[in-house]
Amino acid sequence: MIDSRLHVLRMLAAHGTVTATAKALHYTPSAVSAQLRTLSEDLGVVLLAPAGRGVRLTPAARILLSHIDSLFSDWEHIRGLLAAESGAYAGTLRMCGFSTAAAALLPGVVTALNTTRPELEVRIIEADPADCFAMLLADDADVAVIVSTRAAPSSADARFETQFLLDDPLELLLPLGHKLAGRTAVGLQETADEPWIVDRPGRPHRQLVFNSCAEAGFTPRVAHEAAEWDTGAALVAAGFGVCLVPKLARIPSGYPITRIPLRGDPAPSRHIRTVVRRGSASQPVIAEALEVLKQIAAAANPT
Amino acid sequence: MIDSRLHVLRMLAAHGTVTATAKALHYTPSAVSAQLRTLSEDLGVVLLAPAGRGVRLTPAARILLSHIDSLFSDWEHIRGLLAAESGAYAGTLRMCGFSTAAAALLPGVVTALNTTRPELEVRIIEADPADCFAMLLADDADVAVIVSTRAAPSSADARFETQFLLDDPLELLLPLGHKLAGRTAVGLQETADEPWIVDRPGRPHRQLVFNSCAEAGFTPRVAHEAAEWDTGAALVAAGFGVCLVPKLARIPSGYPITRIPLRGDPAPSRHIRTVVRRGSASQPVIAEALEVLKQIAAAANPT
DNA sequence: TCGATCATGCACGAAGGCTACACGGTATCG
DNA sequence: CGATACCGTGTAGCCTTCGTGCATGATCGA
Repeated sequence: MIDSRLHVLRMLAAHGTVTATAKALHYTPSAVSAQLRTLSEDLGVVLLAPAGRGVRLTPAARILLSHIDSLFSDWEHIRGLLAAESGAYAGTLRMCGFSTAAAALLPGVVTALNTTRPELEVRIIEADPADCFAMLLADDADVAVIVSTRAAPSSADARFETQFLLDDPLELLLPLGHKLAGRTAVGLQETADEPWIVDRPGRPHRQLVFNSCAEAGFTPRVAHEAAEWDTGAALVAAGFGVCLVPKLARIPSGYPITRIPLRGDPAPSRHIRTVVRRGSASQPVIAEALEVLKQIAAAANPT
Repeated sequence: MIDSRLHVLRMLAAHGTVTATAKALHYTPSAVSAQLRTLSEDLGVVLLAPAGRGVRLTPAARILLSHIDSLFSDWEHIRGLLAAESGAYAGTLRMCGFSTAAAALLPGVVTALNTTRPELEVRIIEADPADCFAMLLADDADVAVIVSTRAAPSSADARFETQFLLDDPLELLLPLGHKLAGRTAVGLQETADEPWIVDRPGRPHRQLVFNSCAEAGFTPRVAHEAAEWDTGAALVAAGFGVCLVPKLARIPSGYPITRIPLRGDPAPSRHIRTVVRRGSASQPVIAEALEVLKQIAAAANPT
């Protein structure tokens, strides 16, 4: 209901280039370019300036952007009030989350909502946290479950509303014959000399492991890089090193490995949060999904 | 930039019928009907219900209406910030006001702005207060000068922003030979037995005269009805009665009549106010017009 | 220097929106 | 109680709008 061209501008600010914005919105670059041009003309303000082979937002565009977020969130809120009044529980709810969430938390929400709200169609979309934010903005998803990181624009962003869901403690993955394999709990600093298997550079889980180790007073020596828990488990089983896996993550059985909880106060863990578009929590469907999600998180709480 | 269908709904709430809304928006009833239908479908909410040969707003529509005013005013505000940043003093400014204002106040604004802002085109539109509000809503005007009455939706309306401009004291119009004609000031109650010439029923000035007389403790005996000051002056000159004219109003010369100020604390007067769309005062053009208007009002202040 | 990437303009086709007209229903007046 | 005027809403047709596909100019990296 808010002029879609304002939304396009917002997406441009988030993605940087016209082409990336077009891809996120399922448009062609021509369409995005044309929309921004007409918007600029209608407003009588120059919004874009060429910068290299891309574009740069003008100060006027920054001013505009700094104010329209509240416009969008207000509208989401109004929509929610309307939906609440008319008791509309029909339609489609789209939930996106990173792999573990999509596997461990979201299915429970789907089954729960399927029984209480049979007319509601609930979809799960597995996506990395960064993609989750983009999907929320693009209205390709309504609820996101993400791992809280410094990179994520989670707190105090006028576009999103985020809520703590649960702490997923990290556990040490060891080969069965390892000297620490028999312990009931391990301090992370005891592994300072181990070779490590971590995620690829730039990926969130690698950040998390490095941060945890830094807090324990050492920098992990990277031996191998694995993107999937399965790969990491195989490398650990082969004796190539150790790695950290969240308790919620399921590891394939059959490997000669063991999972040892970590000591610490607070124990190293990843913080899982829910994210929705600001204002959209007033939609009954979304509110109920968040509620169910909290219950499931509490039930499955591994701490 | 806000979905025009929301504006259509707002106009429907203001005008009551689809046909009147269409006329105000320069549309056909079919267009208005179709817009409201698609809006209702997009929102998944029933907005209208047949009522007699017209329509009635549903509670959901009321809820919607109670919230979108702030949406529109926020957008007006943002537009103003943008215009202020880009220093855009080009374009067209449309000012509407009732007859006296259009004749006594607005021309000064036009000449003043023409010199300070040569690129700005300023238009004057004479319209009754009720039409002024409709024109503001329909974006047929940017600034309105109205007489404050009880009927006008002036104060605390989320759609408008209003500001006191000046008090225009009422004066008694008498034929030259009248017993009160020599006085320098008259109390309104001294005219309780006179035959009166007033505006037609329902018109704002009639309300004003009746209210002033009521405050003075009597109800005027209506002898004749005149819509224009000129007509009233002619009837007074003919000895058919007395009438009240605001000091700002110009009366054609040549009539054997005299104008006597009224005593009283506060002296009977009409309250002239400026009205703009809420949030639009942040547009530099409109802000400057209001400022100039205030100066002109102070200079021409008849009190 | 060559290739890749980015933004933008233009012609074309599709979709949405408004108008004009007709129709069914309802209040008002004689 | 009947005629009339008015209101809202459908439908056909037209026009504007908008997105696509392709081509062009410009810029950065190798």
